[in-house]
Amino acid sequence: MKQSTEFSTLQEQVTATIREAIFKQVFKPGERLIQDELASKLGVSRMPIREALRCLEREGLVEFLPHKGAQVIGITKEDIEELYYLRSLLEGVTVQKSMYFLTETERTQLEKIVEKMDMDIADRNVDSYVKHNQDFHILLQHGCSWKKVKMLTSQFTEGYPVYVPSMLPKTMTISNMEHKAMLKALDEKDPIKLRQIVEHHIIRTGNLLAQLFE
Amino acid sequence: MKQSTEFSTLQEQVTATIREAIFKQVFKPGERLIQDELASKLGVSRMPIREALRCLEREGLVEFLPHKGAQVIGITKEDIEELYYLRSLLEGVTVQKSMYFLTETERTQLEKIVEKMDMDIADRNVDSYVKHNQDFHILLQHGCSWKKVKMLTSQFTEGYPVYVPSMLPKTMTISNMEHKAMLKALDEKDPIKLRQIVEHHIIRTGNLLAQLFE
DNA sequence: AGGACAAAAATTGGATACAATTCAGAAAAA
DNA sequence: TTTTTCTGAATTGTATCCAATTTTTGTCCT
Repeated sequence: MKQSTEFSTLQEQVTATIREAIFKQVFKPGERLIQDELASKLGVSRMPIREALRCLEREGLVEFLPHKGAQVIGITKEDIEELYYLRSLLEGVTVQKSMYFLTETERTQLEKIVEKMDMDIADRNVDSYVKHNQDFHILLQHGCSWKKVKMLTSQFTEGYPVYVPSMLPKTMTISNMEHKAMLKALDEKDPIKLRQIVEHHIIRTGNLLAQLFE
Repeated sequence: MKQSTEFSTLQEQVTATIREAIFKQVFKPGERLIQDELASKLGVSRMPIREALRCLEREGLVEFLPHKGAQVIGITKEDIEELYYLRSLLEGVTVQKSMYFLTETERTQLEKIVEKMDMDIADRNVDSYVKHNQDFHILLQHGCSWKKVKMLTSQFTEGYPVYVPSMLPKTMTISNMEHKAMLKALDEKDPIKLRQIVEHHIIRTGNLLAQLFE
């Protein structure tokens, strides 16, 4: 496996590689991941493979069975519903706690991102929109000092294919309207309202994804 | 390291051992966990140690820094507050989803556990109470088909010292009264009410623990 | 045929030894 | 005193081996 400057340890590269393979259905749900196979296929030894599988287990992408090794988890419609419901709960409380500690700089930056997303919609640039959308959500949570909940949220967003081909132009418009509603709640210094909008925003996205899932 | 029938792999034993050592402050917050040291101390090789540390990382007890290894995470008062708030959210939604799928057998079993806890209170048997309390909470969640949220909840309860010397007799009495209120909500088939009671129950416990924490 | 059961192969869990890499601090040079 | 270099400790990764367990295969019996 070639060295890259992006990851500081081989294990991280291996993790990223296997994760992508799972997303791209190279490894199908239920399939067993044989350590020796992966090791020789990626040209590394079994040690980084095993650590990588442990990391993927934490992300919920694989499952370890004692003496049987790692298996790819299948994602069902119910999993999507659960995932987005949990994300709405977690991200909701995060932004509520974050609000009061957001600086004025961050406020104006959030507005800029929303404007950029409006441009992305006009340009039909889905990739750029998704990227800006992530930036927006992360920045909105920046004021929250709780670490565990932020870690969980980021795991949920990283650990699953956010970039499914679902972000249609119409969806993006509604989505960005909700982003603007969040900024309004921020102006009004109403953390409960902010939380509710965020919760609804995420659940709505989840339902959309779940619908698409069959 | 002696073999035990409780764990099917050595890695699980090692995980449990290190976890307990962290709880008992044998390894203090911020302390680096040197793999070779642990390996020779426990009489095992590095491989199960590293996997164990990955598991503990997932539980939030240690932190990995690239090329620096694992460090014990320090637990602050704010961490306790966060932990129990999140647990209340997660366990709340779990029991709400669980309720309708609980069998009559499980209902009566829950009642029995509550009775046992009443006896534990009378006997001043804290250890037995804590055990029964865990059983109660797990059983109450049994009907929920969502897996991830249950995994998270169990991680939160396992990953932190539930058995701190805080379960005083008076606390236990209040706690078990709330358990009875949960059964009542179950009788009334009111999932929202059940959820609220559970949420309040956990947050109250968390506040108690947080108070004790300095 | 078709199922139960035992042998064989594959795979994981784990041990050991060794090489490579990184990081931090001490020592040496400017 | 400041900068550079060296060095040692620790992590990270490789290669190889072994035991225990699971899965597969193949055979035997009804």
